[in-house]
Amino acid sequence: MVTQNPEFPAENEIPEEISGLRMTRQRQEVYRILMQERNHPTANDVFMRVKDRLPNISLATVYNCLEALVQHGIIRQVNFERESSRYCSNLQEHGHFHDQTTGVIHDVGFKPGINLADVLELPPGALVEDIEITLRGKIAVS
Amino acid sequence: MVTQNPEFPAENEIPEEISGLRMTRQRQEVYRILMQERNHPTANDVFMRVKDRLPNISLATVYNCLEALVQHGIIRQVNFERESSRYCSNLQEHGHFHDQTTGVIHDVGFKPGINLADVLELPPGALVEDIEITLRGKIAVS
DNA sequence: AATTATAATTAGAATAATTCTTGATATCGC
DNA sequence: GCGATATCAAGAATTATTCTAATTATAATT
Repeated sequence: MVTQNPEFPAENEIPEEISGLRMTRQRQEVYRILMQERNHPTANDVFMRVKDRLPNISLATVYNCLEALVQHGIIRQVNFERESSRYCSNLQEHGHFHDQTTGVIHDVGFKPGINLADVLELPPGALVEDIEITLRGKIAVS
Repeated sequence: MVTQNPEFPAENEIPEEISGLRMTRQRQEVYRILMQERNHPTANDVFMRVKDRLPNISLATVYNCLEALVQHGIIRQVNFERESSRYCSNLQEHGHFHDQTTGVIHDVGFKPGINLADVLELPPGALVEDIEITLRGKIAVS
């Protein structure tokens, strides 16, 4: 019996369908890569990585897969300035800290019990459906 | 004596130089438009608007001016998803609420006394230099 | 005030990320 | 298995933005 790392699901652990989206081979592989690569890869990063397993896949298909996964709430699309979009399988509500010296992107969670309306002067009647928090800066060497 | 609306500075009120940036005619006009149009125009919006006063200006120059103004901290560049960048003369620290029904972008200030570190689980040693908060949603009709 | 140096502007070409189009394949429901 | 529908692949098209090279304007120096 082989022990499996739950972070990296094997082929057969990715279901045929997720929240109404047919999980084709291409979508499975794209999704798998996002589960493994937690460093917010771009569409092109995913493309290069997925070619190992699906040598005939096209970049357009990677874009299609990513879009389908985003649309079905299976992954998140993250934008930093005008750079290429990045993709993220962490569905917890979180922001991103972009370390400008290393280029590394860290996920940043909310402290428990925080309510946006306590922090921001929202326009009256605002119903927030989606939040995007991006921080840029450096990490002090200890 | 003519009374002036302080929100809309007249030509002679825009100085020759702002924080080390030579305020050329083109930069002045671009800046003036951003002071007037508080609805976060794109580079192209600014371009079309500025042509009234400077018919020979080119889009490249508008981009150059906007970049120079951003670099000198005179205006802010704001990105929504992968849409065209928008520009903003509100230098107060603030986020944006994007009303998805009307398309209107509302500035969203922080409530007084709020400290980011109280709200987010920042990585240890993080020195935040810049914050970007974007909210998307609807405004309930009262 | 003329001369040189530096910076800004212009027009259009180039770039890069993404989307679109079209035809080919695969999959689903019957 | 067969038609309907969805997905995929390849490359063309699009769009925002940047770059290039030539021109013009401004500043600094004589």
